[in-house]
Amino acid sequence: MVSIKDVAKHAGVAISTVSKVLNHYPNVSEATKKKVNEAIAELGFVPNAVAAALSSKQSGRVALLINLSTQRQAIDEISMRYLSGAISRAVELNLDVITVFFSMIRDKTREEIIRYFQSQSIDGIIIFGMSREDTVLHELVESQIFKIVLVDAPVINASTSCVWVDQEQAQYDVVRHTIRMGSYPYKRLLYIAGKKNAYVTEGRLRGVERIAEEMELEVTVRDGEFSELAARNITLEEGEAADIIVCASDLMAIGAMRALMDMDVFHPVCGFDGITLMGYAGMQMNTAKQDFAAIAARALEEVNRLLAGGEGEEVIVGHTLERLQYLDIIC
Amino acid sequence: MVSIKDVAKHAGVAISTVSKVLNHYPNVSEATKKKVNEAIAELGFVPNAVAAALSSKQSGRVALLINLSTQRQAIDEISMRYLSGAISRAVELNLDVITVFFSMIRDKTREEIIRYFQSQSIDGIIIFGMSREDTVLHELVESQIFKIVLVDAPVINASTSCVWVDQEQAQYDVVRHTIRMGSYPYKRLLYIAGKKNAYVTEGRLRGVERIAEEMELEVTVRDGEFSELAARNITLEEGEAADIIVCASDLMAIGAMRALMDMDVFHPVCGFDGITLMGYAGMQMNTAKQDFAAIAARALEEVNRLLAGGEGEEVIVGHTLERLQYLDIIC
DNA sequence: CTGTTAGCGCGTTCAG
DNA sequence: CTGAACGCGCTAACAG
Repeated sequence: MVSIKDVAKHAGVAISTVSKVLNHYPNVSEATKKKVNEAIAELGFVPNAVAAALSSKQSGRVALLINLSTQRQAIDEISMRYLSGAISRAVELNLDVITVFFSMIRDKTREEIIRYFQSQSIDGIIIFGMSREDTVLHELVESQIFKIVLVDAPVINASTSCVWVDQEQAQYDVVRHTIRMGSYPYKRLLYIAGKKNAYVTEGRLRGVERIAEEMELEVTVRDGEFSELAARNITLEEGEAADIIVCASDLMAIGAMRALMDMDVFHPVCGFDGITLMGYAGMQMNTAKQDFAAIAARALEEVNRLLAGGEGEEVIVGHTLERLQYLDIIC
Repeated sequence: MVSIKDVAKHAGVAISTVSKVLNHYPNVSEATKKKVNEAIAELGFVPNAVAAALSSKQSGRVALLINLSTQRQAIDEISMRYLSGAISRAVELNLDVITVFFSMIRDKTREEIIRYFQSQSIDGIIIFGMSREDTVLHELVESQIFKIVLVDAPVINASTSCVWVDQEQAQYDVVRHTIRMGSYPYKRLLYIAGKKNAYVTEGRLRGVERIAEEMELEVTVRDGEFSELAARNITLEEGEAADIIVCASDLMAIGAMRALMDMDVFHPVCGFDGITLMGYAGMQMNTAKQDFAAIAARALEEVNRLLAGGEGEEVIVGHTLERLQYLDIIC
């Protein structure tokens, strides 16, 4: 393995000089910089990230903390898009990411988690979908030991940023659009909400309440827990009485739609997320589409900024509306 | 951060002694071992993996090289199951994994890839779905610089193992089962094969040929490229003339089935993989189910064995048959 | 069985 | 602007 020492010898300079051009220090003359870079190219030298980390006490490693439920297809897709977006951008930013599942740190204390990350010399963490009840994670955020970026959770402090799409606006938009496109006046709206302690659930709820007030709709809110089955059952109970059914996720929208089919009634249904799976379910509905890969990429940029010494901030990512339909062929 | 030096001082022993109990060396008395462990517990010491890696020249880091196509839902699911299986087992084995996509190393030379992995001090690699045309990867395998485990590719050498399910047998089984369950005698079988250069494609093809010979079926083989669209078009052309359609993937089976529906004819269709997505597509068919998470976990154990000095070997993982059907509700 | 010592490859003072 | 020297936390010979 070719090391910085070899480069120094080859270029006829000292080790520290090589290190300086490597790390873009200001005080190096163009002439020696050129010599060093040539030596690097000739030898095919790549800095040893491990040694650099040990020496500088900064690893540039960030952990992707993700909530994978192996039971749910839709979750797979969302997680995968998050992961691929994050990992791709990480390469560009020259950060090193490792993936950690929520399940691996459940029933661990704050101290254990901190030590785990420290032993891995991780200095940045991106948490996807922390919910209100993840108390240990909240403690971790408050401890400010690591640079943290929260996706879809609204906590900020000096070393914590959050990035998310405006859930309220997205939910508002998709309902408004659906109603405007509809042919007859809607009166009663059934809203099937997401998991109770998820921050996104609250934002989306506010969105549907806002549009309901504006359009003078009578709203029934039920707890769907992001479960297709729950959404189905709720629809069987209350779907008949509603003029429009709005769900806080595409998966629940599938459940609702299937229930309506069984009941042989038709009402428009709104989803949320914009997952490909919808194309296979053979149904049409409007949805608020989130670009998960872009969100994750943005989160990585944010953690990179924090690692460089930046302050925590809030980042809002845009959303789009989409009419999902039966796709004859996906690929 | 509490270091090994602190522990040594606290326990009243030398640094190297602490290192020895940490790494389970044989020559330490029970008494001092106890002292050291107590000191470790009291101080909450966690070894710094980075320093250990630099010193020992062994990182215990393995790269998961995976072929993610963000276009395909089915691929998402398979990749995600691979990843989650691998990562979970990695934690248990105390290995550190990073995820790398094929797209990140495409158009890189062998040397560049080697240097990349070396700079990351990776010493094991698991490659999911290397195909015959990935020449650079083949070179990487042959160089034997890293301990490599190939999932679904049949190369072995001193530092390379492969783990896979018996594709031939699985394909044989699912066709045999489907025909046995059928009510009338089948004569003509349409086989829609996978990507030409994928090793699994060849195995599955042998399987279908074997069963065809046994049952005296007339086989037409067409190239489906693992594409739903291609399978659809092939079925539109040749589906009418066949008595049974066998596809090398579930996604192609969906395409074939939809084509049959459009043509308003019915023939049994076989899939391959056993992905959840099928439940949403609203169709019934037999499939050979692979447990991707288990395969990935097995691959990790295998790479761990190689890192410990083991020789490369072939590992066959079992498969199951499954009747996929329209699932009213997944979760 | 235990302690001493020399690096691993790099970043970072501080003289020159 | 450059280079010698030290140390990051740990492992691995080698002495004792």
